[in-house]
Amino acid sequence: METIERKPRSREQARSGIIKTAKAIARQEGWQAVSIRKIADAIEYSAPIVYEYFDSKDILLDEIRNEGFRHLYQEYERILKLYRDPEKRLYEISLVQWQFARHQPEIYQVMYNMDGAFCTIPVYQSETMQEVSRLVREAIFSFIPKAEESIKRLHFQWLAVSHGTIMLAMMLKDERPLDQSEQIYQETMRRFVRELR
Amino acid sequence: METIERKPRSREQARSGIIKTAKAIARQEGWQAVSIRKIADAIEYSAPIVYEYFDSKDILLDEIRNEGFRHLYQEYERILKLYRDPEKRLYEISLVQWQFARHQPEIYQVMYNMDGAFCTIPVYQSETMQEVSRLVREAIFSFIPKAEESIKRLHFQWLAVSHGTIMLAMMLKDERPLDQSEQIYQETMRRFVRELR
DNA sequence: TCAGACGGTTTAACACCGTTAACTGACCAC
DNA sequence: GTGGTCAGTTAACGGTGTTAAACCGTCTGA
Repeated sequence: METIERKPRSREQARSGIIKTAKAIARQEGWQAVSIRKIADAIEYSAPIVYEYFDSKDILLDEIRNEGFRHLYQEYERILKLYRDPEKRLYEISLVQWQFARHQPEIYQVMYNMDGAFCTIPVYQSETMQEVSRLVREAIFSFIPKAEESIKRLHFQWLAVSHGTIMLAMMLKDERPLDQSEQIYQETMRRFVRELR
Repeated sequence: METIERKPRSREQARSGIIKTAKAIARQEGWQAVSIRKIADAIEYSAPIVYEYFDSKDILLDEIRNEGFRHLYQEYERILKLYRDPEKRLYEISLVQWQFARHQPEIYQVMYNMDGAFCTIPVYQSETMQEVSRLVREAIFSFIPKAEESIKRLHFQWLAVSHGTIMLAMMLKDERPLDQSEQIYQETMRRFVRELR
């Protein structure tokens, strides 16, 4: 771990420095290697300082998770503005989900408690996660306007298929190259979207 | 934790006592609460004794995982003997997967590193897991005889949909009752199987 | 100038973790 | 009796999340 910043100026900078460091360690060594002391070392402080910014490790993880959902929200919003065709919309949203998991695996892992990342705060209690869900449900609704419960079911199925495939692809990435899994993912999501018609 | 057995007779009994205890703690308090010392306390031994039977916690988890896959293998085999219709076969296998996750969640969790369970040994290196995969691929092959790679892809998709739905159902079980999710699961798997035709 | 307060930071500690080395005590063969 | 083996223990190492106590420099009021 290199020094992210020796002695940060503002409080906000220190906060984001901690987050940045946690993600960097997770990316290189896996979430199970992320410890408060290691983070503190990297930002050149002692461990208790971290608790000035985050009440617990759990809350730090939750923050990173929410950061991930906020990022996803913005990306989804961009897609919804870009395309009008509902089929295209949902498919592109699916692709964004893949790209996100691929390029920022350490965030994706903590969002869904994968690969040693473990945040005890239930993900469905996250405000940002709910907002992302709402956005996807709107996209589905604009596709097939049904009752709320039906939309919820479809959203559940979409997330199960999308996240299920991503998770399995990550799990078997040493067995089956990710580029190959991506092809399967695209095919799967294309079919899912098509069958909504 | 109650005493499983005070002073076991055979070596094999002690071994399975450790496994049984680990699962019991996991079921009640979650995998993140399972520690070598806690297991040792429950079987009324000191911690190092556990290492007489398992070289590491990782290997203990791997053993439980393999036990799960062996159980699944037997269930799948039973289904294959029971039914001849390929469509029925794959659907019933899917249902078994759900039932297993539902009734033995602590084993299912360790098989796929969910909910705080974390075994660093890659699951795809497990002999038993490969055998289960082979069985399911055979079931798919008897359905649509294609080239090996195609079958592998279909198996990948089947596992992604099945496990993805199960995992999401478990994740959201406080939001959406499992009985309700089971309905969605059945519908999803029925459709998956139907579309193989 | 000195006392005191305060904010930022560190040290030390607690109770836990996985893991291993060293030790203890009972039994058995010679 | 003496030596050896074996089951089981205690104690320790380095790590974890977390918190209380202490430290230390600066700034303020008298």
